[in-house]
Amino acid sequence: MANTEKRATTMADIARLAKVSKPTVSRALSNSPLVNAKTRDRVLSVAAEHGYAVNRNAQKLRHKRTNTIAVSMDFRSHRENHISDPFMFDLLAGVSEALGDRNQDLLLCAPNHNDAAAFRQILNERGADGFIILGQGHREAMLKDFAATGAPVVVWGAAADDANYCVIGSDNFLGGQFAGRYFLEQGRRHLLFVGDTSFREMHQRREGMMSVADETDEDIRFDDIELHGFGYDSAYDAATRYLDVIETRPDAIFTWNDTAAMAFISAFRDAGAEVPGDVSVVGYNDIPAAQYFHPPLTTIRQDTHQAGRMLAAKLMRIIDGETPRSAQIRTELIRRES
Amino acid sequence: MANTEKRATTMADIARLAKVSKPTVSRALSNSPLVNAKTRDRVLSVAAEHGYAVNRNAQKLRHKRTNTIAVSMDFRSHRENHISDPFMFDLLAGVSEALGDRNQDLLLCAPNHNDAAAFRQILNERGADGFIILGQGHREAMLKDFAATGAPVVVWGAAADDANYCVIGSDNFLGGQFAGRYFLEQGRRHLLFVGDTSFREMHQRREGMMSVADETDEDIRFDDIELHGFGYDSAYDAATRYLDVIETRPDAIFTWNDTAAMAFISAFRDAGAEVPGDVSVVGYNDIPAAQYFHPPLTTIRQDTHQAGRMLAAKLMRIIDGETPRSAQIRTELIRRES
DNA sequence: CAGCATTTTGAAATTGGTTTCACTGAGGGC
DNA sequence: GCCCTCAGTGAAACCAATTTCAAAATGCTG
Repeated sequence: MANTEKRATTMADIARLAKVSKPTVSRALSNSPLVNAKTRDRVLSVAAEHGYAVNRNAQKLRHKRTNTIAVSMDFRSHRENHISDPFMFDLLAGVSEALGDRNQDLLLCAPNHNDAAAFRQILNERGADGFIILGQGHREAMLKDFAATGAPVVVWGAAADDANYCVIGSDNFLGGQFAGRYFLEQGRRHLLFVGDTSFREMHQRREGMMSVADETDEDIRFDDIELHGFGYDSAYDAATRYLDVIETRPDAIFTWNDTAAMAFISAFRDAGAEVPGDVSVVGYNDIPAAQYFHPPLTTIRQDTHQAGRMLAAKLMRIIDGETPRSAQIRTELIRRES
Repeated sequence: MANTEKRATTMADIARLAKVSKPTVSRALSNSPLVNAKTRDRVLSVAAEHGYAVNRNAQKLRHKRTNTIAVSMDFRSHRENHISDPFMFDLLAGVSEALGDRNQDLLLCAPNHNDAAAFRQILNERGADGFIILGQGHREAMLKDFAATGAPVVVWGAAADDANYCVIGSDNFLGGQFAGRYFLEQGRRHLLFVGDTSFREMHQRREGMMSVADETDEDIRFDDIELHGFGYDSAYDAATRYLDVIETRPDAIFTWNDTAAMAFISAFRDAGAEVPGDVSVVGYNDIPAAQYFHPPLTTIRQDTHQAGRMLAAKLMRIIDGETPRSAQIRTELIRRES
């Protein structure tokens, strides 16, 4: 009834109806002390009666703050690479919640081009206050350029020592240590890391695992598989190729994510190895499928709630002109049966 | 250099620098034929040189079209219910791609209140042209109210006969038929449906499965488990409680999603039943984990690309004043080993 | 009741674009 | 040389809010 699709009611309409001026309506709606309480109540009731809602575009235009945060997520590469790990989506959920709590709009972007100019343009055009980038990937140089333009940006990933932007990520080194100690505890001596260490996160995880060699007198052997490709199938293939080549099998495997862990368990089992009898396996992320895999997967869990909150909080501080430090979120070993 | 965070360059700046007026810049940027080619090129080069990007908020304010689509996704209930099925996220990816291709901004919303007024307010305030709602749930009445306000809206779910809004969904009935026929083909006679049929989608899936009884002369027995809760654990619990109570076990199980299928397989196996020897199981959605579960899961796949495109396309038509019909996307039986 | 401070209000300017409309000047026909 | 057309351009209005600033209304003091 109130708005018959004809034209949205504007502040001027409310002003006319409440027999006041536009500024008074504006002040009443924003609870300004400059307006008389009785006037404010009248205006508010008229506004409510007509189902009035401010036009945020006009508001954003006038204010310099837009209360909109752009979030970039590379759906396309997820699909093309058949990434089956839902961790990134959990992260998005965490960010969505955190931004919602802070009353920020979330503009979801899937950039077509991976250069700083394209990101800058999104920020300028869409009029977002800042950018949350989920997944650093191999884009460190680009992100450096982007941050150098003064864009408020926070990245999920792993921080380089010379990063000029704020990075939030898992404590990858500690995660690797958890895996390494878990193996040592069970008397394992031949540890295999599976992942693409050209990604900083993966590199840190491997370093963490290898660091536990210092904590024992035993001789520990370390192997690597440089995994390219992200899906279950490419991990399974890598595992079978590896099994064909090696002479002695590892007795412990730490993979960069849970999907790869499952693929390796399957491949090793198909090759006659028992898990966890012959070989122990630790994944990363604790995706839902991990707990009902056979055997239930031992893995490293990250707190995506905390991650979302931290990404949002740091970005807000950057927008306010501060320069918060990069940080890592809680990381935890989930002991199951692999 | 160009923008030193001092103040974004505006169209007026470009106009001054290119020694033309604002309208000419505006026309040059939108490739209007009303501007001389030489002038246009000059303006464009000046704009490029200064890294100018239009302020979309100002643009949206002036145009009545905002080129922004609000997408609602209930992350909160996903988390609270420990929903481990990534299908909804695939759907979001599909929608994101489709909207990106159409040059629409995607505003991701997680509404706190589930009433039509709250949705209407999001639309008015955020200045979105329309709403894509992922997951109808039990909100049919609310959505009816919302659509009745004239809001352009498209819903992922299952259409009621009297729905006044456009619904895109899986062909649930056909999916159910696929499952039913798969069971019959294998000589199964005692079919169990697992799902919460208070959701229209689930109800249709069960109806589809039961409809195949007409296609055979054999006597088919149908059972139901009214599953409440969405996660793996609640499905596993429901399965064990069911196994405790029944006297004869079903030889075929059709579950509303893959996660529940895996839970039922585990529970039945833990109770001594072989899959697929004693009991055949069909899931729904074909999540990535389905193919590397043991045994690999037979399931119903939906085309999320197509779903995203269709949601976007129908919404555009609604915004343009048409009233497209509800529709169902392709559905396919993926035969694996369960 | 004048004089002054304080509260409350509204006219007008502002935000960064787009659109309308009127104007200029070049080119063509007679 | 005159009139007409039309491509090209810019001044001003407009979109829906907020903010500035000045004025009006009110309250208070002496």
